[in-house]
Amino acid sequence: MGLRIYNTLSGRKEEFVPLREGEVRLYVCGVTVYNASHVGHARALLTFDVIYRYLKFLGFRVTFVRNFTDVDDKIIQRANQEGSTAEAIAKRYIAEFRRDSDALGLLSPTQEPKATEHIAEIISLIRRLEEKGMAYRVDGDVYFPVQAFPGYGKLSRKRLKELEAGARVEVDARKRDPMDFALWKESKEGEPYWESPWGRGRPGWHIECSAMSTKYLGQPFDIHGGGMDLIFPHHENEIAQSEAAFDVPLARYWIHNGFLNINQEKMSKSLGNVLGIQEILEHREAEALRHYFLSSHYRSPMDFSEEGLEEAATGVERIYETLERGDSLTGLAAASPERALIEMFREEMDDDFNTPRAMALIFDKVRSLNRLLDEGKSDGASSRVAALKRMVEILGLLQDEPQAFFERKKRRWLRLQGLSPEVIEGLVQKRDQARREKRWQEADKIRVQLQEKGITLEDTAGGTVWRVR
RNA sequence: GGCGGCGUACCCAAGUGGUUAAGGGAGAGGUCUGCAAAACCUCGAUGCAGCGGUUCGAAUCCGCUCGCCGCCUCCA
Repeated sequence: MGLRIYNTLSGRKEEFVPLREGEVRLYVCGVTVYNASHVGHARALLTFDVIYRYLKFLGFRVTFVRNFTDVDDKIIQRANQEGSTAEAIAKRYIAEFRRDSDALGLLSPTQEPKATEHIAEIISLIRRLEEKGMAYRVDGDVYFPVQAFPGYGKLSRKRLKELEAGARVEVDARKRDPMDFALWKESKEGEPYWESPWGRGRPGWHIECSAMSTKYLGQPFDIHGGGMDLIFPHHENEIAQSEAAFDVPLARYWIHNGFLNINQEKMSKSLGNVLGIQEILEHREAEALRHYFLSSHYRSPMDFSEEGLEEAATGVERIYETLERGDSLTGLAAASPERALIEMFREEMDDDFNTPRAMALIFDKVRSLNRLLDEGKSDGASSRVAALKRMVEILGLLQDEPQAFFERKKRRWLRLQGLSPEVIEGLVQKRDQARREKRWQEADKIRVQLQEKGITLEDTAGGTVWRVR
């Protein structure tokens, strides 16, 4: 059985069949660049990074598009606060985003289009809607009439009447229906604008994704993704616009990742618990964060905690230590991965990207490989090491060779503690000397001293190695 | 009010009808070690919020109860 994906549109797991054989077209809603990215973004980003990697592993030629929303109310507001321009704000946070995604070890999408670079496409899409009677003007604004689109609510399973009953937003009397949303907004004094058939203005939030996904992927395309919160209204509105314009479905499968809370609370500015990606990566390996997210299913809501992240870090190190042992015993000679193991991995991942099960399998194999290595049976080990590496790699957890991973970790720890490797090495040698002379008390004293600095010693057959815990 | 989700061992977390309920972390005991560390071995829920029901058989399906949460408004 092949890949099965939970489709928000149907509410069920469905067999994945690409629209064009051997090819997958994937669109994921990116970020609005008005602020630094936080852990919640990281979860969404990592979810789709793993999906992207896995689809590629399956042999699909994947076109992955993830946009930047670089013009909207929040960006403009921020610019006004800082006496800057929307353009400058967007530019700054796009640069920060790129730094974060590199630090997280994300693969680059095929395309990263920006809304402001697709104004022509947006305008022509709105005109098309106008021609079909699926847009109406109110002064300099253009709205989409939701009542005119029969399928409105099909993604979020909402009925218009119920939405309106629950609507607590102020009703704009100029709109035909309170749920109608802006395709184009007239710009006010001091706001960025583009010339258009409706005067000077800027695009509404939803239309950019419709315009850009169609441009780069066509319509329909295979998979549209994003955070759970985007189901309504963003994705619902995208569907309405795009399908009203072209009379074919927008996307075949809709994938949404679950939300992340922090210490049981929703992340929000007012609670002051917004945790930036950079804050975490300052003291943790990106692989730890990735493993943390991978240890629960992408659709489950998750609660972020420092303890949880620490546990995940421990797990990642366990994997890397095993791989390091594997390398040293079998050499780096590339054996072909043991097929049966890859098959097992594939079965787990094929079930709606079940990464918790995939991780369970990996830990199972880590244990059995360690046993094999303990017994000194290196003959059958190399293909297992290779398989383990492959699995970990597909999940994006193996970003470096194991040795490089530990070096990176050591360097950062020493920097944060203000220690130099020379001092550590000196103490290790001093202890070795004491050990050779069987002055155990002195040796143990040094070890305790190092332990207090967060450094653990391992006396192995090949000499003493030190690790950062 | 409408729609949806969740409650599995000390903690995290898979599993949605059928062998002994994955895996990780923490913990306990052991092997190894001068002692450690790492690794390995062993142990750990007779039970899956509670109560009923369906079934030859349920954590898994149905009903009720309790508790928690999300969305319906910008939000990954």
